[in-house]
Amino acid sequence: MHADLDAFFASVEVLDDPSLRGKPVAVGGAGERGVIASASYEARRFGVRSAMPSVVAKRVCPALVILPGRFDRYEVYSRQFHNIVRDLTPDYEPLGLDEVFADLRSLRRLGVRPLDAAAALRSRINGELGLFCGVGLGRNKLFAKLASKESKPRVVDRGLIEGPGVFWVSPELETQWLAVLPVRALWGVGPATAAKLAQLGLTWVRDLARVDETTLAKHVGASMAAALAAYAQGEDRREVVVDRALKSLGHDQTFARSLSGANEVYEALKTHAAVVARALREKDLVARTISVVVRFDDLTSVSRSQTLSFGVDDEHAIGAIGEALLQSVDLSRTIRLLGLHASGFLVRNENQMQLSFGLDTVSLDAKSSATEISRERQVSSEALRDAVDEVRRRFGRTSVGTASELSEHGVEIATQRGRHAFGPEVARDESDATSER
DNA sequence: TCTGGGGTCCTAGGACCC
DNA sequence: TCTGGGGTCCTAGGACCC
Repeated sequence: MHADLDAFFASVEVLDDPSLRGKPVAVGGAGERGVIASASYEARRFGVRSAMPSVVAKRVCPALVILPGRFDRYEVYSRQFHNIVRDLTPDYEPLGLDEVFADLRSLRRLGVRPLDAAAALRSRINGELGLFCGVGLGRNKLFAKLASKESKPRVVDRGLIEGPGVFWVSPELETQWLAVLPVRALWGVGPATAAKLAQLGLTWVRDLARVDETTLAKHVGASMAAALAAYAQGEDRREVVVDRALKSLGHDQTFARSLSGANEVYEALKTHAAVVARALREKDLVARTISVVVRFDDLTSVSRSQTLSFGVDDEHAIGAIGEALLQSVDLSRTIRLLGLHASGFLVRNENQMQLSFGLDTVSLDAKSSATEISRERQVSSEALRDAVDEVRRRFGRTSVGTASELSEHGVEIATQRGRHAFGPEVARDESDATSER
C-alpha cells in the first residue's frame, strides 16, 4: 500500500484558518527566489504546481495566497497520520511527512482485505485529522505508488474531477496498465533520465521492455538500468523498510539577497552550524563528516566535505570545520545558497569520544584509551574558556585555538606522551591516540 | 518561468590496505 | 623493479524523491 495525503501543507493551513477554505492557497517561499512546496486543488486549477517558482504561480493565479511553511505544525499532523497507519500495521515506512508505504501481507494473513484496510485508513484520517488521503494498492512498491497517484483528484480543463480515493492495480491487469505509462512516471526517472531515454527513442514503459539492459546501462548507469529493466517487467524488489536510519541532516538557505564577501558567508555559516548542531543533539547523534555546499548566482554549485576520526555535535566545532572547508571555495563570487550538512553518524554515548569546543563537555584523559574515556574529567565551558585564556597568556596567542584557527597556524599540544602537532590535516591522521587529541 | 529545503542514492576517481 | 586484483574509505558531483 502507498498512502499519500492530499495537498498536505496547504490542507493543514486551511484547517488552521478556515477563512482560507475554497481559496487558492499555497505554501512556499513568497520572495523572488521562492518556490511552491504545496498547492491546494483550487490553486492547481490555475496551473499552480509544487516546485514552481512563486513568481510564476502568482502570474498564473494572481489571487493565490502564498503562506510560509509552518513545519512544526505539519509534523504534528504527520505524526498523527503515522500513528493511524501504525494502528493498521507496524510494517510501514514513511516517505517524507505526507506519504507512507505499508506492507499489508501480515494483515492479509489475518483475513483483512487490503481494500477494506485502505477504506478504513482513509475514513480515520478524514474523521480524525480532517485531511484527505489517496491510497494505492499493488503487488509491490512500484504499483502501489503509481496506483495512489491514480487515486487522487485530477484537474482537467481548469475543473476538478474527483478521484476514486483507493486504486488497486490487480495482478492480472498490471502489465497492460504499466505498458502505456510514460517512462517519466517511474520512480527514479526525472527530467535528466527522461531526456536520455527520449534520445534512445524510449518514451513509454513498454519501450523499455524491448531494450537490452547492457545498452541501457551505458546511458543511465548500471543501477538505474537494472531498476528500469525490472520496472518494465512489473518487478520491484524494494522492501518496506521499517525504521529506516537517518543518514544525513543539514540546513540549506537561499538568501533573498546573495551574500558577497567571506565575512557575510562566515556569519551565515555560524547560524547554519547552530541549526545542524541542535538537530544532531536532539537526535543524540554525533557526525564524523561535515560538508558545505555553495551555490553561486549562476546556479552552479560546489561542495566540500571532510571526514574526521571522531564525531562532533557542537556548533563551534561544526562551524569551524565548515569555515575551514570554505577556504578552498571562491568566496569573492556572489553566493545565493549556503548549505551545511552532517553525516557519518555515530550514536552518541558515554564511551564515544566526544570532542566539544563549547558548552558541552570535553574529556581528554591521556591515560585512557579512546574507547574508555571517562566523563570524570569533564570541563565546563567556562572552565574551558578560562583554561584556553591561561594557555594563551603563558604560551602565546597561537598556542591553542579553535579548528578555524588551525588552518592558519596549526597548533602544537604537549601531552604526557609527547608533543602533537594539530593542523588542518589532523583529522586524517590516525597515528596518535584519539584520546590524546 | 526560472528554479527551495528536507533528504536518499549512485558514480567515478584516488588513496590505501592486503 | 614493476606489477595484479580484491577490497574499503573518502571526496565531489549529479539525479532524484517529497
